[in-house]
Order: sequence, then C-alpha cells, then structure tokens
Amino acid sequence: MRPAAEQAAQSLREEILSGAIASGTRLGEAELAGRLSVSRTPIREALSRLAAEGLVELQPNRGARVATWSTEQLREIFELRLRLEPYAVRQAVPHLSEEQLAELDRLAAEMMRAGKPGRAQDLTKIVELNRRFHGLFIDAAGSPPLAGALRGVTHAAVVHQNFHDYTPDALRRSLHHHVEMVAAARAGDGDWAEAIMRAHLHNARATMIGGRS
Amino acid sequence: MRPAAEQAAQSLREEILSGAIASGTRLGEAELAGRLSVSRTPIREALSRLAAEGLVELQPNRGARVATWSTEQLREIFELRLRLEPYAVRQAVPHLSEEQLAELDRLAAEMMRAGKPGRAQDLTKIVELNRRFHGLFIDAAGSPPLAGALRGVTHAAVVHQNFHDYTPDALRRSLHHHVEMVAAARAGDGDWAEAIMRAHLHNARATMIGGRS
DNA sequence: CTTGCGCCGATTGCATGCAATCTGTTTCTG
DNA sequence: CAGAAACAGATTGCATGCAATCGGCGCAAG
Repeated sequence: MRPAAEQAAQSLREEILSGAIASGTRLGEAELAGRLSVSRTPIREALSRLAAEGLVELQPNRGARVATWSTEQLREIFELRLRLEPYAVRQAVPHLSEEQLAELDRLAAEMMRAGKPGRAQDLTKIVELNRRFHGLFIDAAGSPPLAGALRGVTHAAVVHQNFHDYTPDALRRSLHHHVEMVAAARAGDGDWAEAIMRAHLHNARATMIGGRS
Repeated sequence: MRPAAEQAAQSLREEILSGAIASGTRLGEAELAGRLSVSRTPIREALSRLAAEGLVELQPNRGARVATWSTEQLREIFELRLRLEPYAVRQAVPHLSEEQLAELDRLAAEMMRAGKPGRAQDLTKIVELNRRFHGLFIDAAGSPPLAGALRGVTHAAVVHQNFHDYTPDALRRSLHHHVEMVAAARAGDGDWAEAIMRAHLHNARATMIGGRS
C-alpha cells in the first residue's frame, strides 16, 4: 500500500485543481480524515505539502483553506510567469522526445475539440488538459529549480478555472497558441516557441485581470 | 510559549544557514527531538517546512538530509536568480523606506568591515549579513509570489558558505557592489540598482561555478 | 574471493489521546 | 442599550505507542 500521506495529498490536489473544492474553502482536518479514511496525522502532512506547493494556505491555530489570490497577486503572478515560462519553453524545446511531442500534439488537439463552441464544449476539461500541457514543458526544461519556482505560481489560474471566463475570441486564440507552440517545438525553433508562450500568457493575463488597469 | 514546530524550524534554519550543519548531513528525527527537547511530531512538521523552503531534502522512508546542489543545479539556480533578483531590486527601489535604506547602509558597511583582509576578517559573518541584505530587497519588492519563487533559490549560496571560496578580487568587487546598490537605491534609480545586482550575480556565479564551462 | 539472500537493529510512518487555542454566544457591568 | 468579560463547543498542536520499512551485517553458494 502506498504511503497514506501522499495518497491524501494526491486526492486533495486533484480535487482542488479540478475545481471540485472552490478557492477559499475551509479544510478541517477531522473532516478530511473521515472522508479519506485515514488519521489526522497524514492529513496534516498532506496539507503541509500542499501548502508548500501554494495550493492551500495554512494559518497557525486556525486551520487550512484552499488558497486565494487577490487581483494584485494575480498581476504579480503573471509578471513572474512571463519571466520564467517562456524561458522554460525555450529550454525544453531541444530536450523534447518524440513521445513528448506526440503527447503535446494529443493535448493540443483534444483541447481544440473540447473548446469547439456548441453543446459538447467542456471548459473544465480544458483546464486540466492545459495544466498538463504547461506542466510537460516545464518538466521537459530539465531544471528542478526552475520547476520549483514555477510550481506554486502556475496553480493560480487552474484553481480559478480560468477558461470559464474567457471570451470566445480569447479562447480561440489560446487554443491555437497551443497548436502553434507544438509546431514550433517540432521545428526545434526555441525562439518561436518562446514568443508564442509569451503571447499566450499575455492573452491569459488580459482576460484574467484586464489590461490598462 | 511559541509553537514548538515553528521554534524547531527556526532553530534548524539558523543552524543550517549559519553553516553549523553542513550540506548533506543526515537529520534524524529522534536525534533532533532530543536535542531540541520536543517530540518527534513537531520535528517532522519543521522538517516539512524546511523542505518546502528547499533547505532540506526529504526522501520517503529514508529521512531528511540538508539539501545539496550539483554544479548543474547551481548553474540553473543562478540562471533563475539572474532573471528574478534584478527585477526584484528594481521593484523594491521605489518602495524602500528611510529605515530600510539605513538598514541597507548598515549591512553594506558592516560587510565591508568584516571583509577587510587581515586578522579580523570574518567571512562567515558576511554570509549572514549578505543573506539579510538580499532578503531585505526581496521583501521590499512587495510581491509574495516573487518572494516565494526566490526563497528556495537564494539559500544554495548561503548553505555553501560561498564567500569562503571567493578570490580577494571577487570579494572586494562583491562588497563594493553592495555599497553601490544602496547608493543606486537611495538615488531612486531602479535601472542602476538592477544593473548592479546583475553584475553582482554574475560575479558570484563566476566564482562558484567558473566561467566558460 | 565475490555475490546473493535473510535476519536484526534502527528509523520512519501512522493512529490515538490529551492539552492549548480559537470562535461564537451568553451574560454581566457601566 | 452598548461593550467587554467569560463560558462552551469545536479545532488545532503536541506527545506517546505501535506497525511498516530500510540499511547493514553475517552466512552460504558459486
């Protein structure tokens, strides 16, 4: 049997990232222990790890809540991502294996399908696919310190289920960015991929916090 | 009485950052519990937090060790710092209060004294002063996400007691950088301060991992 | 002499119970 | 009636005890 703490952390992580638990929700230790059928000890351990990842906020003697971000913090987060993530993509491009490129293709294509306007549109699914898309690039950059610095910062958009707030135009742009980024990666053109990632983030920022504030 | 876990974390943090516990040292829970006169539970909590800060590495079922960094990781760390810390300084400059400027003055001056060649030279003291110097700029930038991203990454140089490996020339340059950075900050010139920080980091990188690898 | 297997001490992971702290409500006082 | 103190329920923080896992040593087989 796998360690209980890690399993609890994984469960919570998925529930938070999938939006099943909303931002700001209080996380009582006893409640979680009952729901996941483990003692409070591994729950505390799990919450501690999630706090390290920036997914939950831990206040002394006052328990844990799913992390929240002010618009000011979102602004700062995008400033950070704009400095790090395009660089990560550039570093990743020469390291990408054929399997990873295929996976990126698959993710980008599936996002296009899930995003097509109409009855079958599934924005929640896009959030998850998008998370894996960005995560794959970050991991492929092959720099643990870089991945660590980006870890806490990429979650904000996911938890806020950002795609739900996109305008149709912004959504279409975003999905096409993914496809173009894979094309750039396949061409081995780091400059190109970096530029698209930069545009991709600007597009996201504009819809999440508005321009010209 | 203050929470035991935080107190244990603080103690360990200081011991690690001061170099009292060397990089790579094994940290047994029972040993620490005895030495700090608390149970193993808060020790585990403390180790968990320090792992989140990147000061210790936590391997499942195999305990904790003080973090170590390969030269490759040091290279990646400096790449990150070069992207974030000059930006942090630039953001900090307009926010600095008179008290903070005075504190920076004091730190820079004291480092100059402690670094003066001769019998009274105290490189270990410089490491600690330097840590506070950089930390003050990072905090003054007023961006929790930025501070979080830099937190884990600035510790590597401190734990390795980097100043002990500096050549006399590199040390002199480094100390003068501090003074000049405060001058730039006092002049309210973000560009200037940013440029000096960039040079400061390049100087550090050159002595820690060598140029032209 | 080297290599693989199995046992034993040591260490980490987890559950449980109790003490300390916080929150919301009530009650007392000015 | 307003505000502060005090009580009660609930929740977090910590200590202790036990089960699971790991690392090292010895022993036997090749």
